[in-house]
Amino acid sequence: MRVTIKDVSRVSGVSIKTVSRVLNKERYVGVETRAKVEAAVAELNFRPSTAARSLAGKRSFQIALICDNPSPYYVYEMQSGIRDRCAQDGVRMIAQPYDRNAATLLDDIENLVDATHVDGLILTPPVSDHPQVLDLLERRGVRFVRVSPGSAVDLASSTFIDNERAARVMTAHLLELGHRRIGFIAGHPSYATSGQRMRGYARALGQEGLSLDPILVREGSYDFASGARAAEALLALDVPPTAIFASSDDMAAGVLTVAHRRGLAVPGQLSVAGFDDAALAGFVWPPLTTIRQPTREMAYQAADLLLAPADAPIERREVAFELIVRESTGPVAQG
Amino acid sequence: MRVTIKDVSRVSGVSIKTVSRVLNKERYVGVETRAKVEAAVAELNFRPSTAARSLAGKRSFQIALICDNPSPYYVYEMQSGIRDRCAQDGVRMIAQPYDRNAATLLDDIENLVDATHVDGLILTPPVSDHPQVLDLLERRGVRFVRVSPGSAVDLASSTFIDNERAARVMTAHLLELGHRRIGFIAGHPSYATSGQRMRGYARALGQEGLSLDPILVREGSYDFASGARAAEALLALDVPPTAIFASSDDMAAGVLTVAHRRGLAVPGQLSVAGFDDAALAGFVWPPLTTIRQPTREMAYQAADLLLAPADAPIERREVAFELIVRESTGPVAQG
DNA sequence: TTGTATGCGTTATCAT
DNA sequence: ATGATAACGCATACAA
Repeated sequence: MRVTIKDVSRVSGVSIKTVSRVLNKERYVGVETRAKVEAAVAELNFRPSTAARSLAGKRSFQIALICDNPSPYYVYEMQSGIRDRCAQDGVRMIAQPYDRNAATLLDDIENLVDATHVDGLILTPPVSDHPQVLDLLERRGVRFVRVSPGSAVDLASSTFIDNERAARVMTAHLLELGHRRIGFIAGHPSYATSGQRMRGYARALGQEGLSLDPILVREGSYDFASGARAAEALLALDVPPTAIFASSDDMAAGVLTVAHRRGLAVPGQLSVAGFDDAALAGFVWPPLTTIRQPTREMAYQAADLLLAPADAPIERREVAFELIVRESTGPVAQG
Repeated sequence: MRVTIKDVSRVSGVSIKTVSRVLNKERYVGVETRAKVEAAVAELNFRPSTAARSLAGKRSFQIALICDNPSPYYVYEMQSGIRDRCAQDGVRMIAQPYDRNAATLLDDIENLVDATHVDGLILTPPVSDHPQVLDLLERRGVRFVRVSPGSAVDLASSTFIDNERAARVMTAHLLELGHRRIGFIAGHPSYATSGQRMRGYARALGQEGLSLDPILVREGSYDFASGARAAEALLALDVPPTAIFASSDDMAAGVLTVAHRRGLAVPGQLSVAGFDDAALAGFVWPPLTTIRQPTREMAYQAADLLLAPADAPIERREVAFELIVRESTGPVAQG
């Protein structure tokens, strides 16, 4: 049979309530009493039932991650970071299935909240900016933390990198190498990060006195195929760009593939830059120059904010990015 | 406040128990009664509390995935397949953190089982062959399904592909192209699939009257770095192989990178074959010839077996693999 | 600092 | 086919 708090109470010779106190690390427990209880817990191998705890108490010891991203690496890093933090508090993570094309998103989330009594949610783009989801959670008084929010940033705590500055740094790097026609592949507009990165690109150009040429800017959707399509279009221009800055690594991989099929040497005839440095770090060939986005760290901090005391103030926590320069962004080719 | 079964009972005018019957799709409920209850459920937007259900009943409507794999793509596909199946039954998935290096695996799993009362577990390699874990679950009477088990395959239901035959098919393909010195990079021995794939390689050689040359076989660990290391060693041989069969895609990517750094044309001077076709499908350049392992389908079937009626017999469900031939495995170079 | 009684929302048992 | 009532294992309010 199952070991219950009652058994611990009996073995240790104290009341159920006192055992509960020890489990929840409440104050006002005698040192001796605590020791007795802990001994009994260890002896019986007692593990409190999450179901009973969440039914009786205010906490469920579960949080949920709402994450639908085209990149498995992103998802993996998000989960890893969150779990690292949750493990410290004995909290579990529910990986909620979410199909970005599903019309049932709102219903799914409401169902999740009601059914599991999760202590909180972590939202990643593009859900972190979904007005109706935010509204729903606010109305229901459910705690949540947003990753990379783009609007209403003071609604709840969040973690992020400075996407605009990162894109500016990357673009400036390309400009410094002598590039003047730099193609840019944006993400889907529903991702706030897409606009942020595009603005960084535009500002870096402006600082060099260059104006943004709309023909050099394409819309992708952060995945391989859209990056390849955009590259095809850019490289087919009468005056093609000498460098392409894809605002995600998967799209950059698409660019590389297309460049190769067209017989272009990289970086000899085309410089390629990416953004994220997860999917392709280490093993795409040739290596990309990228902005490294510390996804795992953002996730860890998001969980940290979510697990903070209920009265903790709303906090925006910025994480540092890094420019990783590899051989693929060489100077402009001679002649 | 929270909507409870009591509210539904009041609004629909039937007893709590009858509402429960409708929710659980039990028999012996009048058509009219059922309709009334369903109307009330919809009107009140009632969602039963998972916590209360698992406390009172025998089911928790939650299952857990124990998966620690070096490849984010594998993890992603596993989760996706499982969630697709679980969604049909309104069951949730807990993604249990598991560090393959952790000494606490057994304790973690026991804790998970006790704390959450999960209805079952899905185990992926190498945990699917972990003797103590299997023993623990058996002892505790916890239901579980194994993915790609290597031993004691009748212990519980499982899903798998015929790894040995797949490796044989791949190797035969290379032999047919004229290759006679084919390097092989195995996975870590703790993965049963590693031995299975190696045996397939050896058998294919045998069928051509070739004996396995131990110097051409290296041990990796299914990740990029180990594949690169093994390739370095193989290509540094006095008589290097003309083809390398890496038994995972990540290792194959390592091989490709090393080949490139050494100035080898692929497939001109070296043919490269992989296994899995998840991480690299579509975007590694040059494309690999691989065995496509339908991870998502294996996951879906695993969940299907786990959610089957309690009295369902133990079942081994095989899923088909596919040989994907791309340009990278060309014939042996002339001269 | 410790103990007692009550209730969380559902399923299970046993009635009718 | 439907209903009343006792669990389930824990936290909470309130006492002592």
